[in-house]
Amino acid sequence: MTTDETVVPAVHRTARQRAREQITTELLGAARRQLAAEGAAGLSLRSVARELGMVSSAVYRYFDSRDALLTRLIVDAYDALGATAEAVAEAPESTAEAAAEDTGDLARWVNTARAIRAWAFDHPHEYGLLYGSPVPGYAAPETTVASGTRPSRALVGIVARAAAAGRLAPPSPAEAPPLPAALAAELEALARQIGADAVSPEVAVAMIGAWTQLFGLVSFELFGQTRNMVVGNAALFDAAVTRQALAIGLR
Amino acid sequence: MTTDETVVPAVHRTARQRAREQITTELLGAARRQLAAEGAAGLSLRSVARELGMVSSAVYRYFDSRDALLTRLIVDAYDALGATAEAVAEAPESTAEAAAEDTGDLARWVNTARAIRAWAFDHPHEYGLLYGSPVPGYAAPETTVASGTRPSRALVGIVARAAAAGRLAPPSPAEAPPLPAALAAELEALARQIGADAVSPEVAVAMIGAWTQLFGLVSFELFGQTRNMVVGNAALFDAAVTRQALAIGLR
DNA sequence: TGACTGAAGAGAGCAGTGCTCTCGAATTGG
DNA sequence: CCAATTCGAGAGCACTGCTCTCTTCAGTCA
Repeated sequence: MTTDETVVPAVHRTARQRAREQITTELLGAARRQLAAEGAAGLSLRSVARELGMVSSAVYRYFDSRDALLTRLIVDAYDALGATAEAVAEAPESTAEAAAEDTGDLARWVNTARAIRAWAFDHPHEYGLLYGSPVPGYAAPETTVASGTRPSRALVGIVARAAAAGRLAPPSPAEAPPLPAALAAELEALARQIGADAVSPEVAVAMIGAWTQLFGLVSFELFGQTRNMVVGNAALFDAAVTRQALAIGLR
Repeated sequence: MTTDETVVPAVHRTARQRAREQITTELLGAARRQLAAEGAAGLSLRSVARELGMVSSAVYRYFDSRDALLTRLIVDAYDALGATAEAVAEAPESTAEAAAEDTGDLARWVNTARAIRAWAFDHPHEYGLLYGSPVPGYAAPETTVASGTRPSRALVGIVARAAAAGRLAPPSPAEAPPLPAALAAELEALARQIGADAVSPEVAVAMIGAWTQLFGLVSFELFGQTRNMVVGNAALFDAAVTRQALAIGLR
């Protein structure tokens, strides 16, 4: 960013600061609209400037470059999707809708998956920015990583809590070959690192499988890879996701 | 294309035709190199023209637009990946390497998955073009669909042949809820349509799951979604892919 | 062989892009 | 009230995709 966007304490903000915030918001809004309408390739700094009646060079007072703007949009999108996922994944059991719905771990997972898919369909270009092919400069380092892992962390959290509470069903009769020792150790370390100690390597593999399949399926549906197939088929999605969740041991 | 590239019978081609073919090839080669080096966004018609010592407008004699060039690259990439996958998926059992290797259906699937992953790692930008977020104009209609489904068809073929030969293991004790009737019917119709009559809806769901998980995992590995995780971990990939293949019933 | 047709390349030019720089005007904090 | 900072405007650079015109030359047909 051009100036570091430190959060100003509270009340006393100068008119300039308030103007800057508002214009930043308007720029982001216009950019987001163009992104939604034309996709990332069609997003031009000049045209968002034009939309706000300002000249292109003025935008550089707010964003260092087009890439910086795009990166900001990416972070925001990650947060939006993350918040959506978290809302479902971590919904307390006492929610109104929860009264009627099943609130088991399995239902939590499936509902979260559905929410992610729904968000993706509502924001296809943004989803593409997040989980499609990355373009060079974007979303480089630390900034995005915290937001970028949010959606996935929501999913992992479901499993981690279920595992910690001993609510995970034992794996089905071991038909799969055992994991290589090195991989098992790696996964165990990883689980500990993210504070999911109760997640065994076997469960981790199943979870990673479910995770990648979820986003793989959504991407295929969205990017037209399933054109000749059952497209946008919610029932298929549910079936596939449910089967993966069962394989993790969620019930 | 500017002129329809009908395959000239054989021998008698005029010098002009030969020149056109060669220049087309050189253009594609240069474009492919730039794509590999800088990614799709960095591929410019003018710079490939420059590389061949011609002026930008001359390139339009060979490709209608930048999008047409890119579409051609996409089709070629699909074919390259498809050929790679087919070579492994349909390798006769009598191959030299097959003597030492396992040639069961399971091994076939896993090896094909490995080949796809390896190709993706060798051609990251091309893979991104194929399975990343699509950009508006590209790869629109019929042209790509035949090539575009090749990699996936190689995988499906393994299952279809195994199913037809009755070599599929029965599903594990039914812990998953039965498929909705409508979905089952749809999948059955789909299977018949692609000439895989022996593939039951349950197997189809497992296969679609394995398929989407495969590409989801590769995409995550390639696009950096797994940065903080076990990155480029072949053992993890193998484990996940094997488990999915087992769920299909491959042995 | 010679003339006509069509293809290929060169070059100029247009509209658009991201980005830089400079120069006034306005707002701020001392 | 004044100096310092911030902001917007404008011109300009290098680049892009694409179109148009003009010239040259290979292929074909009489």
